[in-house]
Amino acid sequence: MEIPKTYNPATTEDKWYAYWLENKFFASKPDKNKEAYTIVIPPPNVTGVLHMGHMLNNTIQDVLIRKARMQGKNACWVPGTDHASIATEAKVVKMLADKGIKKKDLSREEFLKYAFEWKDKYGGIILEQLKKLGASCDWDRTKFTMDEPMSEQVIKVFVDLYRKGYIYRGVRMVNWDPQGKTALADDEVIHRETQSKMYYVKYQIKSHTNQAPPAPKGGADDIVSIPPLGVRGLSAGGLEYITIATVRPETIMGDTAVCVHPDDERYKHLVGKKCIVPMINREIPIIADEYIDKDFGTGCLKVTPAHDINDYNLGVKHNLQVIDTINDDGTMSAAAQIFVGEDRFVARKKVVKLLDELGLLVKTEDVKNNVGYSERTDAVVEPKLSMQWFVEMKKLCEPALENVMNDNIQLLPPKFKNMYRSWMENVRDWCVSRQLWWGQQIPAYYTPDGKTVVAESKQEALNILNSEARSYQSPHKEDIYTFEDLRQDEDVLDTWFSSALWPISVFDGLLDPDNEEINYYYPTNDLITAPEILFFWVARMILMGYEYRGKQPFKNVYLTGIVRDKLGRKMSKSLGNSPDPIELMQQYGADGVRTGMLFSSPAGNDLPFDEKLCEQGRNFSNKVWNAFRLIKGLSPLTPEGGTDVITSTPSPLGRVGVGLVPPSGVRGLVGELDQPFENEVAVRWFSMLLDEKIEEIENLYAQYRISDVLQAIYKLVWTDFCSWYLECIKPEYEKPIDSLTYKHTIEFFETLLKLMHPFMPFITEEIWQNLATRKPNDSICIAEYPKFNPKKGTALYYGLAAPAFEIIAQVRSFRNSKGLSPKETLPLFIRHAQAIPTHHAHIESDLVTYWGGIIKKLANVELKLTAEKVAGANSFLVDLYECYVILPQKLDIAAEKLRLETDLAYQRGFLESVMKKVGNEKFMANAKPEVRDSELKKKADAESKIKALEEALAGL
RNA sequence: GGGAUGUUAGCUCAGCUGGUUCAGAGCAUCUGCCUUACAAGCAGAGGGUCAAUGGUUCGAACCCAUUACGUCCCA
Repeated sequence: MEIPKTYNPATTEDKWYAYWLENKFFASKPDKNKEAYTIVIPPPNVTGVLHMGHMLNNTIQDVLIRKARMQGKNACWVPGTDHASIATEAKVVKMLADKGIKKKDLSREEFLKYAFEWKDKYGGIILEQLKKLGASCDWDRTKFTMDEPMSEQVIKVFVDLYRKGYIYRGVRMVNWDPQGKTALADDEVIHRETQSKMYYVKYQIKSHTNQAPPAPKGGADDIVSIPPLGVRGLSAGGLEYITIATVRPETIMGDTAVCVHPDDERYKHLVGKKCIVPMINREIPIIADEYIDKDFGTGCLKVTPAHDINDYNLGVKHNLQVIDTINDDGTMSAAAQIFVGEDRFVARKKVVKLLDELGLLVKTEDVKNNVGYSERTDAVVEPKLSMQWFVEMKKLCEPALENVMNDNIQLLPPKFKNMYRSWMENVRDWCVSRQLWWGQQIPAYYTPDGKTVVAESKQEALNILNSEARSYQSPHKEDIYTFEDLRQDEDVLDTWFSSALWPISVFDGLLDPDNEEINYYYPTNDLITAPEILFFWVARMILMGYEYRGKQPFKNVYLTGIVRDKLGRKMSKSLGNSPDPIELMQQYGADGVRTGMLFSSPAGNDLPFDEKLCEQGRNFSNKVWNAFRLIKGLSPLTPEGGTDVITSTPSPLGRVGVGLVPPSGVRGLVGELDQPFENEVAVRWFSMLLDEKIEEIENLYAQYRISDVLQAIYKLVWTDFCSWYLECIKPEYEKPIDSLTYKHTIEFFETLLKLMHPFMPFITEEIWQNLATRKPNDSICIAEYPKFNPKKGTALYYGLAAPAFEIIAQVRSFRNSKGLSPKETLPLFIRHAQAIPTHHAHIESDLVTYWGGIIKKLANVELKLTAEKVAGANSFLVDLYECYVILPQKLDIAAEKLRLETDLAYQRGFLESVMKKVGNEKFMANAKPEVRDSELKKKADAESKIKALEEALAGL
């Protein structure tokens, strides 16, 4: 049967993935005799579909885990998904809305039922897509952050942290997302420079103090309503005004002071007086504080403690009233008195119009300012005071900071340490409550008489309350509180709170902290994630890791870059600039896309993605495929010997790749050939090269230079193996190959396949299965990864490979430039340029002895040694070998002269630069001896070359 | 505004503790080839004042300073 000329991934990928799963190659169980190598997946959102970022991230994880598995480690890659409370709840709400169902008409239980249905339907998509990529996860371990045992662990930790005093409830200014109707953590707010308007508004100064309207008392809910005055009267002449500048005029109704700098001469006289809030005519004090920037705006700040964090702090300092004029949904509240129920942005327009009508709007200016947007809903974030749960971070962060700074946990690349430190040193308490239903409901219970209990269950809460009550009131033996009395906090926990436990909770390390799995797999080895969530997620995992295991959750954090399009924009759904990964894999094969992603993505660098990279990956697959075709076609038998390399015997696996069957091997051959010497040289050379490269690749892996590993493999396979080695040993058409070379070639190829496997799992499996007879249920993915053997000293033939190849290339170049066919055999003479010391007497013949056969074959020359210069020939210099090619055309003396002169000029220039050093006393005195010696050698070599070139020129 | 970090071939990037294995790789480009593994290919070739300026040094892509431009983080 024919092997197709091009590799077709479609016919192999699903087949081998199914085979891997059937044989449970990716499954891991604790095994004390084996070293564990563990990765926990950054759990993708259940709402998500696979995007290019996942592709990059998961390919890197798969490369690392597959290599570890082949190296005999107990490789465990734990997959799973994240419940992503805000994003998922938003999707479910929308889905329900499309069905005509409103969330507020549903009970919590009903809503969660819908949400789980939605999750069951769509939540697994992304994991299925990862299988297409070839991800070798242990799928039996798949976790979801809201699975019962996962949630239980979250609750347990919340209660524990509360009891340790790390969790508290308090009124805080939070970032409110009026669309998602929930508080956001600071880092869920994206600040973008936005074109805004600065409004300059006049506030009237109150001239006498006896007519102050009653100041509202208490909280925001009981603001006394003040009817707007006959506003026209205010603009009458003779009144004094103070002008403030604001970008948020709709918050004017919530103002409770105007603040100036104490040293500001313009306003000094006003401090202590009162002014009147426009439109609603409430009196507020004019205060002074050094916080004010005299040069910003008018130097007067309107203070709205309910709607700005800085104003809030001022309010606390000066004991100001707080009036919350905005509802949870972003509309104006009753406390605003005017435009009640209008959206804040509509209200802004109306306020501006009204101010203008009242003659209080002095001017407007265009300004650029930073506006916070919700990461999830993109709504403008509203600073809002509300009751939230917080985690006190300061102390928890200490080990998390220390162990990153001392490299117990290594960030790759390390440049992220700085960023990490500045964040950890200035950490703020973490707001962990979210006003949503999708997530772990906060285990806090409230009694009708205002008590709060945090407990793992309602029953536990009840027990605590009642036993406390009994101890206070000893006569009472019966329970005071009943089940019905307790009301659980409505809010759920921030999703990151559960993600923070991920490396522990996937092994059930919190409910059963001494179980075999957590003890075996934790700490995990490598975490692969994006720098954007270094703080959101990585830092929090680290601090939880130290708090609950006393150890780091992982040893290395590999930070990938952002996948960008050709224009440098981040790939995103909204921009529509991201290719569909599934389509890409159909087009180029999963292996092609995997290699494409990794060709150019050093750790921490962004990946400017171009489909061309996938094309390059696909071409590489094809190259490997064709090497396979060549090797498969090699036969160590003479055709007359009855070669039957390709038969129709069924494979023992019952899954025959492209209808091929492994050859019967090299035993019992008829008509075996002796190994020609040039094949022996090629085999020995490649064998040494392979060892060298395996070592190099191992070193690159150790530094997590994954991109460089791939490039090294690429070059080794394409250039060294295909272009040089295979061309060296390839027999003439339909001629057999000697069995020794054949055997080595198969071995080399197999080693290369193993090196490639972590990057290109599918094609390597397909070829590996067809290259030789395999045991049943065997796979390259569990084959032993190549180890490098220490070198047995430098062999002469090895060092001579480079000049030999250079000579071949030079001859080809001559041929090319003269338009000669490669089929035409040319005479080539080689002579050594230097007067040779006796112990090197054979050096020139060594090159020819070892490599002569190969030079003859690949350059198609008739090779002769010469002691004399060859007149009338084209000459070139490789190292110190003078080579002369005789071409059928007459030598073009002028061109040859020019070429030699150019070369000579370069060599003379080079010699000059070397002489500068050698002739410099300070250099000779200061430079290291090895540097000095190498310079002296360069000098000698250059002199020899110059001499040779001069002679060649003279000979023309 | 403060801090971090970067600028090397048309593109994407290597380049370790300063010294011709220091100016490199892959892709792209150009030239010639449908040569029995591969045109998704083969064989060659041409591309760079290492952002700019100044300094340290016998010697700088590399160390220092300033500037320009870019990216990221924080205010």
